Amino acid sequence: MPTRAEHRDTTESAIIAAGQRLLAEGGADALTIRGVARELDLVPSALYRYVTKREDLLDLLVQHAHADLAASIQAAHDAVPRADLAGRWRAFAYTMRDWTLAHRHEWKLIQNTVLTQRHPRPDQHYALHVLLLRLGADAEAAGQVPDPLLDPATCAVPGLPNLLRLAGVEVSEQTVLAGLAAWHLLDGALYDELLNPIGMPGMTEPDAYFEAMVAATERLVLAPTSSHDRT
Amino acid sequence: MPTRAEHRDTTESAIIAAGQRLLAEGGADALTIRGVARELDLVPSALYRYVTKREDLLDLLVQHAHADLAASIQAAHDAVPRADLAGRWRAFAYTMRDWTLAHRHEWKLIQNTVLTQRHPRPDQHYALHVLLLRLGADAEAAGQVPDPLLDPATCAVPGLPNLLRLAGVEVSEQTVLAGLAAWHLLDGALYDELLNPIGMPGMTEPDAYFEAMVAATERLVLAPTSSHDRT
DNA sequence: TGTACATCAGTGAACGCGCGTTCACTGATGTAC
DNA sequence: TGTACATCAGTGAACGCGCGTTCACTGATGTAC
Repeated sequence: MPTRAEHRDTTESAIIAAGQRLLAEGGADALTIRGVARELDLVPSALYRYVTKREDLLDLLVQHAHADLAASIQAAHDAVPRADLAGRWRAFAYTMRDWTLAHRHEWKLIQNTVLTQRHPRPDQHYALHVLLLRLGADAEAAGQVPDPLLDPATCAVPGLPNLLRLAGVEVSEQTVLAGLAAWHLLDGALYDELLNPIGMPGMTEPDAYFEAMVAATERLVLAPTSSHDRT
Repeated sequence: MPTRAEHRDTTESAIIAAGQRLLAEGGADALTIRGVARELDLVPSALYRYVTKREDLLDLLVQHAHADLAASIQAAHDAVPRADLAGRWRAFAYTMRDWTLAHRHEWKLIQNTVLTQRHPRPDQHYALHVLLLRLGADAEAAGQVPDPLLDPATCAVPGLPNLLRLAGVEVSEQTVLAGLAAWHLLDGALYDELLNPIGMPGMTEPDAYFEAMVAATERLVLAPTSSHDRT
């Protein structure tokens, strides 16, 4: 005999699950109040006990997807020995890809959603940032410091100190920029793999292709370039 | 006194223009048959003289956006002396950013549209690929060959020969992979700048940030890394 | 130059659809005494 | 343990909306002779 609170929890989970199903089948457009109600064999208005408007439904699933992605990556990352810097980065990259391919529409949803005040969990939202900052700190400690991308006097990430406080580490802005560049590279590569499989004609070897992209990121993050002669 | 064919052309252009306006204001969801009809002071059914279904309208604008972006980049690129390899690449990167920031919703639309047979102009669609392949060929000729990202025996881009034929140049797959990695990096960076301005908290210096990302791409494409000891 | 006919851009009314959201309601679960 | 009341998950009907698309039509532009 479920208590009321228990019942509420299970229904909330069922809403998320139904939403994920709709998302997987029809993308964000298919994520409707009425659709979820149908999935749960409820009358549409019943959902307003759990959600005040459709937008909330979206937000719920955005939050859940963020959390799920971050948890997957965190778990894979934490399974790698701390000293294996390349392994940790590769765990990040490959788990990101696995999750994305397994949750294409959720990925599209979070990529296309501008985070607002309604997505309140900064600790959660920045979980991956924190993970990467710690990896960057360990890389710096191991002497793997990439050449600066910018004149060190220029500040490109004014919010960095806040984030460093959150992560509890010290990392140079140059390392952070290299890490972000690597992250962007992965994002861009996944975007193309997901949405534009014929963007590169005959790109029929996605595994090898992605491996090449990961190798490129490693070059940015882990292997310091020799000093080169830019004026 | 406009002839029928002229009239048809101007109406077709007006449809594109109206579509761009709708896109700019409300995104892809706002791009509707009825919406365009309202913009043109026509009755909705009139549009079916120009378009057989809503999907065609989308396709029309996707095609136009692709062409516009490619033309902008091509023009900027061609204004740079051929020998200035870095300058040509930077023209590509910065023009891409300028266009994207000026056409946010069109950019989102083309990023989120899977190209199909209905987008038939491969010559046009691959204009940017061709441009980059030629840049890559010139870079190789100048001796700027990045270290391989993959075991050279592995083939990650089986369709490359076709594209090389289209471009009329010869480029090694390694150079192509490096170029694609750089392109992905830009795409990812723009995606974040556009959609997730608070992804990095306090990323309030987008110009400096983008410059750092461009510097990272140059490291991938133009500055060969010294040979490094990956097993 | 003039007439008869074909083409075709645009009209106006109508259709069915799925959507978000409201509202007054029922009945079971929980709580206070 | 029992009664009186409060809470609240879910019902069912209804609303107004904007959408894509159809259809028979009008009238101006073009063409053949």
